[in-house]
Amino acid sequence: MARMTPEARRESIVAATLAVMHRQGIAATTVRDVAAALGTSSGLIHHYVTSMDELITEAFELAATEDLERAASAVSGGTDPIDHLRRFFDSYTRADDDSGMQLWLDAWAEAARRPALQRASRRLNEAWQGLVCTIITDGCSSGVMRCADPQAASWRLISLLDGLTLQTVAHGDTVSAEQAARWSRRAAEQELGLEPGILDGIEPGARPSGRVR
Amino acid sequence: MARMTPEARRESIVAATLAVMHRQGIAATTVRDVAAALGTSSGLIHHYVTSMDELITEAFELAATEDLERAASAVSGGTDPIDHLRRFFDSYTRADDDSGMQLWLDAWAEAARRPALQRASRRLNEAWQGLVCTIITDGCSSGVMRCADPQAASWRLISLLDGLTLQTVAHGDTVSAEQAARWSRRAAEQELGLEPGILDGIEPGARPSGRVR
DNA sequence: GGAGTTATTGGACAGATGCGCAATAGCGAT
DNA sequence: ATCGCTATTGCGCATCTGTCCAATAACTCC
Repeated sequence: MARMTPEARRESIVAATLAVMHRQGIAATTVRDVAAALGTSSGLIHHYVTSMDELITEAFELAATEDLERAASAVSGGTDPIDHLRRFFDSYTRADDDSGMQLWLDAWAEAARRPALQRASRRLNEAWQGLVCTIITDGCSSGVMRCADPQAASWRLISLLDGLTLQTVAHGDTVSAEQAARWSRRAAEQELGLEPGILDGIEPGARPSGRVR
Repeated sequence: MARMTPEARRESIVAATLAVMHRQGIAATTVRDVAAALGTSSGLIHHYVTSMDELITEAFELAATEDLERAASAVSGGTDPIDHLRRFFDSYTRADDDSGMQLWLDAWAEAARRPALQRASRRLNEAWQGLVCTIITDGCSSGVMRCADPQAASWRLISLLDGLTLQTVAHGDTVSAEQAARWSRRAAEQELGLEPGILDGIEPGARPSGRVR
């Protein structure tokens, strides 16, 4: 249809691919589906992308990087390490839509057969771990958290959150997402020597009720 | 090839399907692959199975049920609830082969697009949870464990083990399986008020060293 | 050994998929 | 208005998929 500059076209292709992947899952995303969503012919796509594998990997990286940046910017808004961690949980838990989590689950499973996707998934996973590790290290050096091995602790935390993702997506109604989120907060508080409930967003003794006019 | 009784043939088909699924993953398993592994023609398979979906679901159920029964029989060999739990962890962790875990990961992801598989996966997940819940309930009533809500605790434990499965399979070399298994044991001990290390298979004060002749 | 039953064959069929390519149409410069 | 460049088309090709079916081979019973 309308002519576009190569960079803009490429971006629109990756974005459309991501939309289809959210709707249909990674394995069921075809070139023709993307073309239909984009309103163009299917031949166009292969002029911007050498293979379907490359396209899928790129789209996943786009989504994953967006997720990560959203979390990172949410964290950076905090005032101290505990607030950082609280914001991290908020941004992670605020999944208005299960399709984002389903995409991660798809990517994890699909990674075994797509080396490029595996590399991307691993890199992003380490970035998430690094984000949490920074928070914990800060918390330890400023004395508000207690943790012998921040790297191991952040690994455990990410692992727990992955388990939560999985249970929420794969066995949906067995347990509510809110309940699961609460449990993961309790585990983090216990892990880091924090007082229970402090990550729920309600600072004990500083609640905005009563005195507030 | 050689003629078989319908029941035996059906079993051999499901078994061959499972083998292919382990090797290639669920989504990449085709009728022709199964026929080749079986050494028969592809037409035969549809005389015993109405659709590929049914075959995949049945093969997954076979593998999952075997896993569950192996865990259940391992648990039943114990002498008390703590020993039951220890044996449960042993059987869960003793994954000589990642392909079993990869199969579960595949099933979780694939479940979104295959209703029959989703039902099977959910049912099996609840059975696992029930197994752990029984152990915890026994442990609580006999007083060796402390737990306010056995059902919630077993949910958390299964969720943690799923997260472990995922990290091991999807991001393999970041962390070793042994380390991950140890961490999940520590979490269980903490959750149930047990003394640290008691699930490692070495009962404190009853180690087979020194005095043993 | 022959006949009937049935497990098994091997390919046909329709649909879908990734990919490539000549032809076309849109846009900017002259 | 015309020309040249290139983004875009639309289809063709080879391959793979699940499903089905008439023909065939193997086994059993008489």
